[in-house]
Amino acid sequence: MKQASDRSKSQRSTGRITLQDVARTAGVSPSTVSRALRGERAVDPDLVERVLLVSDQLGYVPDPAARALASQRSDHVTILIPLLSNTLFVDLLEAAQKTLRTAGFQTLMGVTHYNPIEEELLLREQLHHRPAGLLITGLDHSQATQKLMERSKVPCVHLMDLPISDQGDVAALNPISTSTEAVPYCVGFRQTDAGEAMTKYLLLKGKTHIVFAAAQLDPRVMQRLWGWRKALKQAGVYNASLEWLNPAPSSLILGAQMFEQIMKQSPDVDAIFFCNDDLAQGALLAAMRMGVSVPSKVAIAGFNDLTGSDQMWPPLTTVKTPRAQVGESAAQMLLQLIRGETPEVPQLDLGFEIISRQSA
Amino acid sequence: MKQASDRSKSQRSTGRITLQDVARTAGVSPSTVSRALRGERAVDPDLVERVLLVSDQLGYVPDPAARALASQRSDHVTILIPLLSNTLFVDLLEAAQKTLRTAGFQTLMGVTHYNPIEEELLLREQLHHRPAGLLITGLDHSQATQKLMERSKVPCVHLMDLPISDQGDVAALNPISTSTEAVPYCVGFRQTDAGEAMTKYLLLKGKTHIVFAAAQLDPRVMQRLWGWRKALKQAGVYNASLEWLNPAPSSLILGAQMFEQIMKQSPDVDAIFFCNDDLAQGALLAAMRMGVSVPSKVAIAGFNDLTGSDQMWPPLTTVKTPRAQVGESAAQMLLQLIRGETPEVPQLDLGFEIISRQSA
DNA sequence: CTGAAAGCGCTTACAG
DNA sequence: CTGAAAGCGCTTACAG
Repeated sequence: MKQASDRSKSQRSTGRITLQDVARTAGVSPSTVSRALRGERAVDPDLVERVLLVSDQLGYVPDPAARALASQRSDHVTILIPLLSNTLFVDLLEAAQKTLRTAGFQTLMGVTHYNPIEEELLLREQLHHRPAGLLITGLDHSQATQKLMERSKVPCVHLMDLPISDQGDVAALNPISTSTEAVPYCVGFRQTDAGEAMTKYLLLKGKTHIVFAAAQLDPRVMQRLWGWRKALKQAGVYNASLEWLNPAPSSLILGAQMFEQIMKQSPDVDAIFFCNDDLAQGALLAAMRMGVSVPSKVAIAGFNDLTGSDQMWPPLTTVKTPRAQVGESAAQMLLQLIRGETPEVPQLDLGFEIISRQSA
Repeated sequence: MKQASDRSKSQRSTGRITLQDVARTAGVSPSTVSRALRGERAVDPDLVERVLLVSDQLGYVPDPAARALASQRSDHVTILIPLLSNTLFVDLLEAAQKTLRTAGFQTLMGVTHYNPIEEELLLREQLHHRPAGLLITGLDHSQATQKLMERSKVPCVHLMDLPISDQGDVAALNPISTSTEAVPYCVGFRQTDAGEAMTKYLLLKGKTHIVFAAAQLDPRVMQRLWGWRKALKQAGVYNASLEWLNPAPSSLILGAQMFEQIMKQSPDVDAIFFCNDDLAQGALLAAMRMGVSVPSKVAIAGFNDLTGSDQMWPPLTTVKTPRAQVGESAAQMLLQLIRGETPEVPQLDLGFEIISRQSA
C-alpha cells in the first residue's frame, strides 16, 4: 500500500519520526544526518547545525534497536554483582549506573548470588544482547566465564579487587587462579592490605587475642583474612582457633550468633574483627543484650563502614571502603575502553581508610 | 561482494548464526523458523520439532535488536523506583527483576529520587527504547508523566499503592490527583489503613500522646499520616503539635535527631510512630545513648519491618509490608498485560501485618 | 565532505 | 499450514 509521500513529512506506518524524515526536511542524505547526529568529524559544520536544528524541531529520537542492529553494538552495559542485600553492592550499582547513564548508556544488572554457575549463565544471556561493555565484580571467575568474556571482545572492567602484587608470602597464600586475560582492567583497593591494617590497629590498641570472624567467604573476604593472618603472625600472636569462618551469607543476625558463640567458647578473646559491618553491627547489638561491654571487655571492628555503623552504640570502628568511587571510576574506565581509548592506569587502586570510633 | 553461499552453513560478515542459517539447514523458510521458535500456533508439529533441534545444534540465539526492530517491541521492562538507599525498594526491585527474568525479560531500572521532573525524564528516555512494559512506584505522577504513559500504550503496573477507596473522610483528605487512566493496574496495600492500624495498636497499649514522626513525606508516608490522624481523632487525642514532619530523606541519623528533639520539646509524649524503620532504628539507638528507656518512658514503633529491626534493643514493633510479594505480583500482572490478557484483580491488595515486639 | 546502496537479522501481512 | 517479499530504522563501506 503506497502512501502519498510528497508531503514534507511523510509518515511511516509506525508513526515514528525517523532519520529519513530529518534528512528530507533538512535537505541532506540520511548518511549525513547519521554522521552529524553522532558528532562524527568530516561533516560540514553548517550542515551539522542544520541537522541538529531540524532533528530538534521534529523531536527526532534515534531508535536504539535499529542502531544496535546496524552497528552491531548496543547502548547498554551489563553489571554483574553478587548480591543486592549487601548495601556495598547497591552503592556500587548506583554510582556506576549514574555515570553510565550520563554518558548515554543503559545499565543492565545481573545478580549472581556468589554462584559461578549463575554468573556464567547471566553473562551468556547478557552477551546475546551485545552489551557495549561489562562491569563485573571480582577477579575470580570460572574458566568458562573467562572464555566467554575473552571471546566476546566486550570491554570489561572488574570491580572491588586488584590483582595480587607479587609480595611473596601474600601471593603464596592466594589460591585464586590468576586471570588469563592480557590486561585485566580493574578498580578497587587492596583487600589484603585493608585486613592487615585493621589488625595492626587492633594490635596497637594492645589487643592480643584477635578473632577474625567472617561470613560468605568470598575471595575478597579471604584476602582480608590473609591480611589479618599476616599481621598476627608477624606479631607472634597467631592461632588457628582465632579463625571463625562461616560460609553463610553475611547478616546482622549471623553477626549476633557468631558473637554469642565466640564469647561462650573463647572467653579470653579481647577483640573481634568482623569481615563486614552488618556482622559487626549484629555483634554490637548482641553485646548490648548480653550486657557485654564494648570495647572494655571485647573490642569490635567491622569492614566497609556501612549505613548505621556510626550510629551504633558504641559507634563502630571500621574500614571505610570507596565503593561509590569504585562504581564511578570503573564506569568511567569502561567508557574509555568502549571509545577505544587506553586507560592510563589499568589497575586503579582507590585505597581505604581506618575509621577509629569507640567500639575498638 | 558476493560470497559462495552454496555451503550448507553460509557465514555472515558478523559471524553470527542467524535465523537464516537455521532455516537453510532445517530446509524450511525463515518465516517458518520464526514462527516455530516463538511457539506460534499454526505450524506443523513435526516442523517445529525439526526447527528446534536444528537451532539447538547450531547454537542459534535470536538477536534481540533485530527482533525489536522488526516487531516494534523490545524484551525489556522498565522499573522506576524513588531510591536505592531504602531497602524497601531494593527488595521490590530484586523480586520484580527475578520474576521478569524468568519470563525472558530484561529489567531496566530508573531512580527518580522522588523527583517528578526526574521521573518524567527517565520515563521519556525509557519510552524511546520501546519497553514491553512499565513498573512504576506510586500512583502519583505529574500530568506530563501520565500523558506519556497513556500515549505510549505501554502496559503499566503501579507499585506499593492502591487508589483511595471512597471512604468519605479519608478520601477528602487526599490531595493527590486521581490518575486519569482508565484502569490503573496496581499492586500494593492500603497505606492509610496500615497507619491507622499501628496507631490503634498504640492506643490499645494505653498510649495517649502519640507522635507521628515522618521524613521524606512522599504520598505513601502522607497516607500513613492520615491513618494516624483518623485514629487519634476518633480516640479524641489528636493534637497538631503531635505531627513531626521533616521533608529530608529518611535515615538512621535523622531518626536519632528527631527523637532527641521530640524528647526535648515534648517530654509528655509516651509513644512515637515513625513512618519508616530506619528512623525508628535511629531513635532506638539514640534512646540508648541518652538513657531513655523504651518502651516504659516512651514507646517506639516503625514501618516496613526492614533488616535489623528484629535485632534492635529492644526489638522494634513495626508494620510488616509485603514488598517482595508486591514486586513479584506486579511483575506477574505486567506479564499478563504484555500478553494481552486482562488481570482478574486489577488492583491487588496484598495487605500488611502489625509485628508486635518489645519497643511498643 | 557527501550520497546511493547494501545490509544488520528479524517479523508480519499477504498470497497460496 | 507455509513461503516470498517487504519492511523495521539505522550504519557503513564504497564511490565520488
